[in-house]
Amino acid sequence: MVTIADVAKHAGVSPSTVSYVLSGKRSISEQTRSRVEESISALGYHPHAGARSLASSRANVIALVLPLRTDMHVPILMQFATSVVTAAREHDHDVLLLTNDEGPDGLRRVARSALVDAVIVMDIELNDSRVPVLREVGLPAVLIGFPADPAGLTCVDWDFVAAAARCVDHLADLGHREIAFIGPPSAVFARGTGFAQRTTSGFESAVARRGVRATVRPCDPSHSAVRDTVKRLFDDHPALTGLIVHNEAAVAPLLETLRGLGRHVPQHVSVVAMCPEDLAGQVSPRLTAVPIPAEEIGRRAVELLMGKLERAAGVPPATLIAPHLLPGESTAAPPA
Amino acid sequence: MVTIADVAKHAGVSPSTVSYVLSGKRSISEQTRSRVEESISALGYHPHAGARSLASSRANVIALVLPLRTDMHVPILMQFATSVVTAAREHDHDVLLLTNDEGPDGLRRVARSALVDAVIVMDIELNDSRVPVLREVGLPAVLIGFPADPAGLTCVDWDFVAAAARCVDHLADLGHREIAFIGPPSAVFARGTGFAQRTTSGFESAVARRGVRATVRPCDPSHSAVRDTVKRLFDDHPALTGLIVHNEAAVAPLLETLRGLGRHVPQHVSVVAMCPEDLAGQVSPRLTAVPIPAEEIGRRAVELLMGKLERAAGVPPATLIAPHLLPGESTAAPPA
DNA sequence: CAGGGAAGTCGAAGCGCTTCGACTATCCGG
DNA sequence: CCGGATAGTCGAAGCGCTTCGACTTCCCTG
Repeated sequence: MVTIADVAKHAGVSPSTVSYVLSGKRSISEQTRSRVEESISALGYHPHAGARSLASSRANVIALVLPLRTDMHVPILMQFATSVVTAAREHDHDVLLLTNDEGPDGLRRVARSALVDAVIVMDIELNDSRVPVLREVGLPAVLIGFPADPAGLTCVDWDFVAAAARCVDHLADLGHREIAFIGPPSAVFARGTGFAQRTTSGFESAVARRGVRATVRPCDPSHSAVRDTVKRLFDDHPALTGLIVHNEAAVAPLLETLRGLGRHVPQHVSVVAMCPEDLAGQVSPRLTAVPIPAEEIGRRAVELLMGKLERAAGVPPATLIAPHLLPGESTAAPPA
Repeated sequence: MVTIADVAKHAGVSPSTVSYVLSGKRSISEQTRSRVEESISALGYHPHAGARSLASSRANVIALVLPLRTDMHVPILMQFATSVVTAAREHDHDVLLLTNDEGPDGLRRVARSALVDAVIVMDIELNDSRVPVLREVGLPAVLIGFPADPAGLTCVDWDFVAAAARCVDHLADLGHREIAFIGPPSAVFARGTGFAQRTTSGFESAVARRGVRATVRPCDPSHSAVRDTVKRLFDDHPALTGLIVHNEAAVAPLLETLRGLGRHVPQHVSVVAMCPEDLAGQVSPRLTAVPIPAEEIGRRAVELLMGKLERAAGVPPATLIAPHLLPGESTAAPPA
């Protein structure tokens, strides 16, 4: 193994000088710096992570806690994870993967053993058991999602309220007067996931503001459940012309059902989806969507975390990522 | 921070004794052991990971390299990842997540910096650029998938040859005489992914063995591509009664297309899927499937890796996970 | 031209742990 | 009753790195 002492010898300087070249914490003459850098690449030197962590009490590793049992759409989870890894690497950090089956103890363990410097916790529930642990161990953390009491925590999430409102506005602007919201399964609401409730409330205040008649329906993603929900919706509300769907798995069955019912999109009924951009593009017709910016949320979470690690102060406690509408071919003015 | 010295003082022993209690590398009297263990939990002691790694040159961390740009089905990837994390934790190891955008250099970095002890590399291509790096740094590794030259490496994968054959046998046993194989997009073949070719060859030797007429078609997962492929298939082969699909994303469009064509499953045509178990169960009718055992592959990969870390020898170079057939409602005898 | 600060470098002291050799006590067979 | 295992414990030497204080130049300012 190549050590810092080997590099120092090779470059004719002391080990501490090599360390300062690497960290930039003291000024180094241009001449020395380049000599050291040459030695480093000549010898293929990589600092020993453990030694570094021991001496500096900084591991340069962050933990990412993924939900295991999840009602979340898996590809979104994956997008989060990869964007977190990519962003972390840009800040010279690595990512340790933690799942929830170790429970809150996993957090305690990695924090106390100094395996990681900080943590990103995904899929925060309103009453999340991991939050007290976070406060207890004092580990710098960024939460994706908001718990019931976010005091003292740093949270980031998509602005679900604004996203739902954006969907309503789009349909109302086109002239729709009666619309419906097809949401996640009722289990998601029951579990106390904040985003589902925020989406619903965003939807409801927007329809009130726009004076549009509206219905909200939770929906299981199975083909038959979607078919039942949609049929019932049209039976109860014959004047319905606009649908907002916030349930990735229900998107394809929904379109198929509408096709089966002979209701053409967008001629008879308009559909707006809150779903990943690629899903919206894959189906036919291409959906008008307010896409969930998983990549941006992951990146922002990392940046907030790096801010906490470096400056400790001045990091905003709440960050809401603004939604935007991606026009597709699934929305149009309602039939006259 | 609580150190081993604190624990030692609290228990009235030397630090080395505490270390031996923890590692079990020397015998300790029952009395001393329990006193030390009490002190550990009383103080909430967790060994410092960096110090441990420095002193023992074992980080107790393994790296998991996920494909970034991937034609793989994302939920499967996720199942792999979580099963790797779970299995690793059972062996007292953590998992560092690496994506491919850092390229082979990422492997070199984590190996040389002793950040990880070993690595699991997923989605191995026939001519994978990461394989030479693995050989170069001498990092214990388990590959999921097989490169063209697996000499000296430890690989594990599903037995795609047997899986395809199992599908053929099932249809042939039911009496089907003309079947077709709907595979991944041709891009996957072009990329040199071993599993696609092994599946095809498993299919072809099985149909030869069973004397069944057969066609192989790669297929993009888009709705229209599936429709075109299926239509063409039936035009060219009017006697076709059995379909094997090895393309997760194409499953739903395929069923919808068949429904659209008025070909009932399984009365007119039988369908067998090589796909995750949950996907097979979600669609209607429930598919007869040869499910990809992602969880088992991940677990086996970890176990092989632990074997290499502990014993260094006696680890089998190639492990093939046997397929099994999961009966559903999508297969039956062909129409008379 | 003296004095002070900045720039550049070094030596040494740890960071918290593992592990090796050494030491004592105990027990066994001849 | 003695020599030699065996069990149980300790002290000390690092593992490779960062960082602090100290030292030497050199340059600028009054």
